[in-house]
Amino acid sequence: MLREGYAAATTRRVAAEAGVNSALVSYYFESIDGMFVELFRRGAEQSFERLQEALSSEQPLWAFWELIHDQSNSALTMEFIALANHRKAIRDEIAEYSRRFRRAQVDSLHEVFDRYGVDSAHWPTEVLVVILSAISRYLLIEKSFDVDIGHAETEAMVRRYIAELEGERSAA
Amino acid sequence: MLREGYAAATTRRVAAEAGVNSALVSYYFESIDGMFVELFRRGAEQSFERLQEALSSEQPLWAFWELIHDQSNSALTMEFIALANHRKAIRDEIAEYSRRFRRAQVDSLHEVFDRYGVDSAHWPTEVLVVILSAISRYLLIEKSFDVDIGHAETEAMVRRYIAELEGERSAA
DNA sequence: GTCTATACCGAGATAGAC
DNA sequence: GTCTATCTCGGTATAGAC
Repeated sequence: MLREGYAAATTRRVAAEAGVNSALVSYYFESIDGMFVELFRRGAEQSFERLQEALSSEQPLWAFWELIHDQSNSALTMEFIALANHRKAIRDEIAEYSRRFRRAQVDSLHEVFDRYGVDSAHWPTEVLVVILSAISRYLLIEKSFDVDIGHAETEAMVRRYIAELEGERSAA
Repeated sequence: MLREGYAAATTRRVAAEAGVNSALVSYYFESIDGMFVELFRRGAEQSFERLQEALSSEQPLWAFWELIHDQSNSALTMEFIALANHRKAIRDEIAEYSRRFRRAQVDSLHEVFDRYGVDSAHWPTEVLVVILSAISRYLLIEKSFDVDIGHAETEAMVRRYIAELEGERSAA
């Protein structure tokens, strides 16, 4: 999926890479979409754990930003979004996880922003989480196309904002 | 492409919908990727004209926001991004247009923000353009998955920001 | 549980008649 | 310029032997 796109992840090729017969894909996953759903679930569970870790770390804002702004996560996510566009089973799966992620993010960061003295009347946690997620995702997409006008300045601005609230990033 | 995704736009089906033989796709576009490139170009040219109009209108910020936050544009764009992910010819085409769009946006809006008294040292035009684009795109993607946590508040915030600079949107 | 064999389909592309 | 005919490939899926 990463190297050649989801369309290249066919029963035959997946089986070949696993060193196994292609009939087994049907045997274990029922259909190729079933395989994609399983794959997504496994990745999403892992991501969710990483999210929990980040949100409960010493510098949750920094950790959150670094997590969502990680290229290696994002490429597969994009692939799944593309795949999901026209396949209901996968779409529903992604939608459910997205809501779960957003809720966890908002719940955790609500307290964090509160502690940092952010006025939640003017800057609701939902809005801040959406904006940070949006910026991160958008920059990563553009970067994958070698388009980067305004990227450095935007990333600097985000980091400055986080640093104002949470202080400089301490060594990992 | 819109209804079933780019993968459904095959030589045979495109020809069938045009009421024509599938061999003609090769004849006119050389290959299926050639067809996608042509299609993208035609749409991009149109979009660029609309962008120019928006940026030179009475309320450029409002017009810009409404243009990029239009669902009907975005769906096809997403389809092309997915398609481009692993096809170099299309990728390069999109990348070039993206830069051209970004440059036009920044050039026009630089003067606009200046006129509105925005301090460009703190808020470079590039950053504002990237952030607005990011928010718009991200919300549209999520909406297509029926995920909308925090959307209303975020859109309200954007509109409030634009209204502060440019006044309420006047009747079209 | 894993394989072979195979059915069935439709993709992209091209040669060549008209 | 458009068609028919056809090639070649590889996709998903299933039946049934082992």
